[in-house]
Amino acid sequence: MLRTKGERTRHAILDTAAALATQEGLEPLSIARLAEATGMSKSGLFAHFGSKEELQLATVDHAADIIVAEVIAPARSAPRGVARVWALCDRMVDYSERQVFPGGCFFACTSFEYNNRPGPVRDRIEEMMRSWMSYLEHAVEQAQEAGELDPRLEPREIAFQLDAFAQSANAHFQLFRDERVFEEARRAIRERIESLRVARAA
Amino acid sequence: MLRTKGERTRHAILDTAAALATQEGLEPLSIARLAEATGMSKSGLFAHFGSKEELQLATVDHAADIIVAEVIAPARSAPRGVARVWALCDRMVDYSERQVFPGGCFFACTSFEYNNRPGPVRDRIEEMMRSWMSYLEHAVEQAQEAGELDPRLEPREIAFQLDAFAQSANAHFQLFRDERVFEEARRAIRERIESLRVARAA
DNA sequence: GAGAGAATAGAACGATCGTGCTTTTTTGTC
DNA sequence: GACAAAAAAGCACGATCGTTCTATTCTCTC
Repeated sequence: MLRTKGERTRHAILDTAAALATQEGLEPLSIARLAEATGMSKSGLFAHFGSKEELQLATVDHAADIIVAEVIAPARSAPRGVARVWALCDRMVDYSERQVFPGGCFFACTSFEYNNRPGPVRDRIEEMMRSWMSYLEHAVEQAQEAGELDPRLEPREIAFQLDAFAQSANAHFQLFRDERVFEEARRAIRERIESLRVARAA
Repeated sequence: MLRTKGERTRHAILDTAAALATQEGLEPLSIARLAEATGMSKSGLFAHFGSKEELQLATVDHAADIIVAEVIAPARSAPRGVARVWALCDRMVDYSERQVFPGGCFFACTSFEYNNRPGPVRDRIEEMMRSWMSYLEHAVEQAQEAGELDPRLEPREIAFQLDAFAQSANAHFQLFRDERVFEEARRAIRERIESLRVARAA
């Protein structure tokens, strides 16, 4: 894939844009700044997208692809049930810890940035976050159906709590630069899952 | 207090600045935009601060004062121990839910914005977040010392988990506009505290 | 209520923003 | 290797940015 020069350049631009967006913000990231970071001219870069908003949308989509590859896809290969719930959360923490994006989780950054900025960019970010949450919720539901997790609690609330630990690890590390939070978040997630586990039928 | 005209104007500017910063961001909030929102001239407003950075620092301090008044001070009047831990968390969720700032928690917004933007503004934000976390941690410690909470767990980790629920409620509401998260966060916090409670000595 | 000083407004600056237009360079196909 | 098409660069635009300087208006004190 990425056969033509244009496609390769576009891909490289979006890699840089997504990385810089987590450090400097997606909105304040100027065309000139991005051109400098990629070694291109302003107008040469601009021609790939036609407007700043299109660039932003493409950047959001590109970041979503990266997260799918780094978090969702690996967890999908774990067996349904508790194992997959754990894999999703662990992968999410990993993705923060490995600094796939230098400024932490792309959607944590940008969702705060666009919370009160209506428009297609915000819509795209919300949609991605929504699908992440519902995927996690669905995994919890499957674990309940498999008889591994207590079915009396709402899967939505369990997903909320597990996600909260992973998101907080990301936020705390970015602010305090203390790597302990990753293991603390993993432990919190593990213990929360264990507290919901149903005694195995032998 | 606020005896002189200048002090009153400055206070009003900072109220508006803190509110707008949670919606539009602290960095992209321009002097002209803030002047328009307060009905002043650019230069008239600017003269109160001398530089944009000073305005930003004053805005952060002002927001901190508001949070102390809205969250910390009320919780301080709760008795030491579990009651105060609960009061702190409940107040924090409340402060998000009541939309003391229209864009949600001021420090949640700005910490993401300044995570990778070194300088005095970032330092001030980090300091405020750090003191919030250590205040919560200290409250947990007191509850352990009073024999109300299991002393075997690190107060730091308990504070991390409780804060995670409150912060996530804020983030989810701002993104999804679903008011259920506030009660879900309160329930998660309550149940986590209960799970750590030590059987009372009669 | 007059007069000093604080508070606010007006106008202008150089820099940077997103974007359009034109030209040059590069790429991929016969 | 020529040639059409694609990609990149150069340049200029109007708007907005933070900031400065000067002029005007308002506030508070005696």
